[in-house]
Amino acid sequence: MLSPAEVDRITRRGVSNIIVQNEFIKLLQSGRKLRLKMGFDPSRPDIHLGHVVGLRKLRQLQDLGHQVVLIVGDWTAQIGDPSGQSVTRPMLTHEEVIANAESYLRQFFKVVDQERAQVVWQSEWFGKFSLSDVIGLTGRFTVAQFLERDDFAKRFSEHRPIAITELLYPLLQAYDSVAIESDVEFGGTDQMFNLLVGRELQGIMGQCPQQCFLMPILVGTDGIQKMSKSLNNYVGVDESPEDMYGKIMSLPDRLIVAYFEYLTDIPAEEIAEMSRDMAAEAVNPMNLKKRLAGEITAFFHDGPAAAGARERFEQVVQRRALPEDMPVVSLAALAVAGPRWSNVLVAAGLVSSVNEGKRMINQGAVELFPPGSPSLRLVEDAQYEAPEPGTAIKVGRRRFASLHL
RNA sequence: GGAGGGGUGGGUGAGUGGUUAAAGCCACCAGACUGUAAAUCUGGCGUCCGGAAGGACUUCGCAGGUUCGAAUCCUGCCCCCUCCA
Repeated sequence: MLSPAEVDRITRRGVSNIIVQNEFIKLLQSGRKLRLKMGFDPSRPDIHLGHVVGLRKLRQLQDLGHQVVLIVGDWTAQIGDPSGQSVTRPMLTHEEVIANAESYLRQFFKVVDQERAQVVWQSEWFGKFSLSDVIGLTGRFTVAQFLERDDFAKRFSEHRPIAITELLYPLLQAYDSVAIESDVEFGGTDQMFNLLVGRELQGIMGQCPQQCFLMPILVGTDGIQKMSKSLNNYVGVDESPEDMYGKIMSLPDRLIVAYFEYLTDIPAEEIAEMSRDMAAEAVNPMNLKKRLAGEITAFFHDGPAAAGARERFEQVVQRRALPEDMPVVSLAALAVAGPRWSNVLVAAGLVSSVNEGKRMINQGAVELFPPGSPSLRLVEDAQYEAPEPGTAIKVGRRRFASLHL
């Protein structure tokens, strides 16, 4: 039996909703080893902090002895999750799916315990599906039921397209629950409909309906939209310590508490205290954010890496100094790139086109650091003259190169 | 089967013969400020040549055509959406 405090930690922290809450608690207290379903779309192989919220929950339950079943959605990936007006995706080849799955799993197991996880592929059951199986599946539901779903309802009323395959998506995902006999399925709140169809289908097919664990949507680094790769407001679990730390530092202050809550193990009381301190302006939120960035970076890398990332952040970003490690570029290569500085910046990989180089120079974003002498700002796209070896170039805030022979 | 609408730069979306490398907004980049927070201000945002002024090239679904000149007109093709049945 878990203590009430433990149950609370499992069912409340970083959780948006559980359907059905008390059934789930009963299940949790039953002592049975639960099968925890998690699906993954192999057309999107990268994991970011938004996904981590749910993965952490899986991990907590694994630590209580439960079993994770990860489903590689090699069939549903072909349909595309009907969130928004996503155009039907091109079919992935088998090789692409395998490669994506490998990449995903490597990231997945940074949070989830591999020992208590099982990986299955949808094709294990859908590969054998016949048309009559599909018809049998569709026969269980009505259009009206599916139009209940927010996204469909909205698009329908706005006369925007809904592909028929999109209606199939929840069905296939639901059948996954039947195939693996899941006890609990995990997903974001935007997945509620899909998870509920699974629950319903299990009931129809004589299984015990799964519980649905809905995770809150994590707001991305822009502070406005849901974290997602396509919006480029994400922090990937595969990123370098420096990038991870830096991206977290760019979060708006108002997200600090939620990130602590969803993505760290810092005790709730302590988070509440931070929240109070910030409200009372008793702390500089930046310091809390540094702690947050440190915690998360250390989790995905390690303590020393996080400390290093912090040092680099303080040096490069806060003090505007040069980093220790800069890409090295050979002066010989630059000399032939000429004739002007803008050409050289392209050759050094600091800008993507001559025009961009000119813009940077015109805007005063290019600075030279000759060894032992004061830095100077390039204000005109003049004739390139090779600086002395050891000179560093900075373009904007965080693009650097060190020039050597 | 019938009727209608539409495909423009990363997104949205104006533009229906030259003043359009293509408004506005968003995103993004740089500068100032600063805590890579918030807020604000300024500039930039196709490529290449030129110190600059300026020039050249490529871009508005695809292929042709008309014209001194086309994102805009014509022809064919491809694709998408809605409504009625």
